[in-house]
Amino acid sequence: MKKSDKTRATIVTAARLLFSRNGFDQTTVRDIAAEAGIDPALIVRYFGGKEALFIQAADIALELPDVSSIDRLDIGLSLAKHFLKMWEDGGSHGGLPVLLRSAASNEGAAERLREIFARQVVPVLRPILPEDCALERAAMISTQLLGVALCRHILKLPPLVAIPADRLAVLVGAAIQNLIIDTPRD
Amino acid sequence: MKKSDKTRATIVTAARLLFSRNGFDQTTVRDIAAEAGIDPALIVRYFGGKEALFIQAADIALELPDVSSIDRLDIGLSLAKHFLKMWEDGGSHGGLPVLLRSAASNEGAAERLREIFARQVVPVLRPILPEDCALERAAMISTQLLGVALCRHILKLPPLVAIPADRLAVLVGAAIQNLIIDTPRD
DNA sequence: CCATTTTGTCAACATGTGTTGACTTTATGA
DNA sequence: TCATAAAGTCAACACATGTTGACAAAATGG
Repeated sequence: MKKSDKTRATIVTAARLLFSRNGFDQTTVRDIAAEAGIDPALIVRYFGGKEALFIQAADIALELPDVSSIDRLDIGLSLAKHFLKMWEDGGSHGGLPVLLRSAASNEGAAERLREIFARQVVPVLRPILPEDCALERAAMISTQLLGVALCRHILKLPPLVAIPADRLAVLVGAAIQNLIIDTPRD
Repeated sequence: MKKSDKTRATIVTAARLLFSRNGFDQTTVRDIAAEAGIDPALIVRYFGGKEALFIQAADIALELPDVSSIDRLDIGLSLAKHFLKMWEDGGSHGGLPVLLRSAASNEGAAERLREIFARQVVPVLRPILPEDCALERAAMISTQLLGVALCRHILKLPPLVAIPADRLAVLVGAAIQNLIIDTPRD
């Protein structure tokens, strides 16, 4: 009863690698099996199928910092640093790339991203945002972070890839900070 | 020599609809043919294949406004309005949704997006940005716009979908404006 | 009106894919 | 040790998909 756990883990790791590199559709069960050095049939045996494996591989925890204990003026930078770091060194087992890569063309993945926003982002940000526009601001902040991740790690827009991580954190942090403190009127 | 142009157009229209709705991979040649009311073989006859048709369907012109003739303090809002409008009412034949929907899981589509950035975004923005960080800023602005489009129209993040277009333009416009005039130091 | 080109249809092929079930090998424990 | 279960392998199926080529229908133009 322990050998199976080992291969299970191997499969998930291989799946995360390929899903995050090529997306859900262009990743085949056989590819994952090859990467993991096992038989494709094991995937369906242990996980039930490709989709179930994907859900498992995309199960992530953002582990956002406790923003309420941070100096109000540093929240933007802190969030930016944390989020960017997750991407640079595959935090949360690299599940975020897995999800974002597939969410644009896979409704299931999109739904899971919406879930993460509602369950992990909103609860953390709400306390530090103005009551009457907390959701709006939280959404805009997510927009910023996902936009950067998309352009830097998925689309690989050259000028964005070229920006050093530290510098990028400052830029994104400032943008987020504006959304936390500033209130543009219409 | 004119009937064919008609069906060609029909095919491209159907292709744009399905590509933008379901992405490249999950859109089948047969689906497009059915939507267009023609035979799948015609697609390969007129366009050479699925990929070639996609390239045609994703061929877009951003038609960015001439920012150098706009009051410097209104550039952010103008850009935001223009870009958001393109999404709301399928500007440029809705080619942008086509591209963004597929770019995350299709290297070809990603490459075309990079091209659009280099050829249509940078040239327009460079003149109004500080010389020493024009590329960086142009990239960050694109990040903002793509992030919003992704969350609102692709991922359909509820709080972002709920924001009225006018209000969203103000928010995004302000964020962009900060990138045009402001200069965070590290 | 008829020969020729254009336009469209049909069936089939080749291939890749997720999944299945029968089988073999390996570990377990009494 | 040996019966039993767990873990892994293998070949095949069923199906969807992009593409092809032979053929039919329709427009064209002399």
